[in-house]
Amino acid sequence: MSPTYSVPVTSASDLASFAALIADRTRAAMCLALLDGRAWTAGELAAHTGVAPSTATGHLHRLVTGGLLVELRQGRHRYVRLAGPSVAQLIEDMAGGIAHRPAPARGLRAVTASEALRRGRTCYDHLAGRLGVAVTDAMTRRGLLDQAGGFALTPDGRIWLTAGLGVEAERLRPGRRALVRGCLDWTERRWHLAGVAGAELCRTFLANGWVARVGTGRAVRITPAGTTALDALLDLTDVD
Amino acid sequence: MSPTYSVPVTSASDLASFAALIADRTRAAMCLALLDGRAWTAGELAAHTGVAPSTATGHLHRLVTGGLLVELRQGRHRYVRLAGPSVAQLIEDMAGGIAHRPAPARGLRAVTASEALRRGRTCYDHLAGRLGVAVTDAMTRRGLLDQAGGFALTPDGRIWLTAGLGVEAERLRPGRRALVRGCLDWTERRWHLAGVAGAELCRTFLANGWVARVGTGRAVRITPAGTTALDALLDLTDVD
DNA sequence: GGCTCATTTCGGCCGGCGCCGAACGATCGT
DNA sequence: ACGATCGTTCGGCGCCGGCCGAAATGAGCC
Repeated sequence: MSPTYSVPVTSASDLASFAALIADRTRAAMCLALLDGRAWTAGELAAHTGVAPSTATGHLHRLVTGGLLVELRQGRHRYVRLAGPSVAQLIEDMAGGIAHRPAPARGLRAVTASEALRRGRTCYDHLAGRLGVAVTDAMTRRGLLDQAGGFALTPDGRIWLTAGLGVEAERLRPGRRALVRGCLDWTERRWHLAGVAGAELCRTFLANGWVARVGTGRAVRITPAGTTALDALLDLTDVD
Repeated sequence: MSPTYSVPVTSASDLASFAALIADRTRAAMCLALLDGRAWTAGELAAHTGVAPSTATGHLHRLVTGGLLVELRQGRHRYVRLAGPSVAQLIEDMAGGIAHRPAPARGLRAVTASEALRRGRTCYDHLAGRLGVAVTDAMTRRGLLDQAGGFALTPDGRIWLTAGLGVEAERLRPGRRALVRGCLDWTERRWHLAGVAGAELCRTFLANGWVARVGTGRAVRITPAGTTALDALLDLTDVD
């Protein structure tokens, strides 16, 4: 069967040594920082976690060897990023707690869009925060997404993504990664769209200039162009 | 929002200390053993993991305090089991490696049912092994399950579960737990049905005497009654 | 070449924790 | 009431591994 698993865990000791990668405060902080989906240098991570550069080196070595991170050397810098969406997903699952799929669409009562969109950010490669939740909810209201019993893309949703948003149909074929997947944002305590569709949506929003990154972190803000686009595509009015 | 998360993790040290619960060979072995969904006594787990009873006591205390396990004291016995399906799911995710949703239904080519059903077992609260995979595949072939881009129950599938199998419709309402969910069995390297529907299906099969537990472990075998039932319900013929 | 800066390697320190055995407590069966 | 069984508490041992600082490496930049 396909390639080989990045982290093929079967025995108890394999499972233990895998968990041990996260079971350190400093390494956990590194993983959480890397959830922004971008590549950090070793020095940045050392400063961010408050340890000496030499200590960070050791941690990064373990994380790369363990398959959680991949590295990219450029000149005198060593960039690391999460090895892939599935790693990000797993860390999210662990960080978000044990609760999978809580009360899904219940109480989906519309918060006003202006309030809902005020704080947005990216979560690995998809939209999160109030923005992510608002978009997810709007898609559900429009019948593009089905939240009853796990996330699923409706036929209308597929059309909306391709014809409406311009996502290539090829990218929405089933593959290693789930087409749609819920991701629990633990600041909002609400589900938002992840998976391939979530990533494509985020990519498109950024590419079209509908949302723009704020500063160097994970935060994003909605642009004027984004306001009109969201209105046209999702009836999300009264946007901040 | 609802109760409170069993393991509300937000900071790096919370994440680390949570992962540390699994990051020990003995505790990992305990969790894997408990994946059968049943309650074990402290002594059984001590013997199974090969440590002294006193050592097992310490580990179990940590796992219970950490929210991974719940305990049930009966007389001089202390039974522990996984705290819930979401805990089981998370351990599965970690144990199965990082790869979520690999090539889903691809190569769903029918292995003969007799071969497919030879080795069955339960995985927490649903069917796994060749039996679980065979049932999942058969359901997919019949259009009861949609494996394109994540698992989803089709309208036909819902009817099949309720009218055909006698599962109460009430139980299939969206709740905290996903209605359907794929679970990767790492011996078969194939996806099989988990989530509420998977648990209900397994429960019904056991209740109807279609499968029976073998010995004291996770293994199950199909009964003669099960053979006819699977033929009638899923066209799964040539059963072992 | 010489300087700077990001990163790495090496030693050594120290705390945490997994392990056991022995003694104690609690419960069941007779 | 009595031994047998299951579980827990307590001390003590030993090792793994995270931390740092100092020195070494290697890539850019004059």
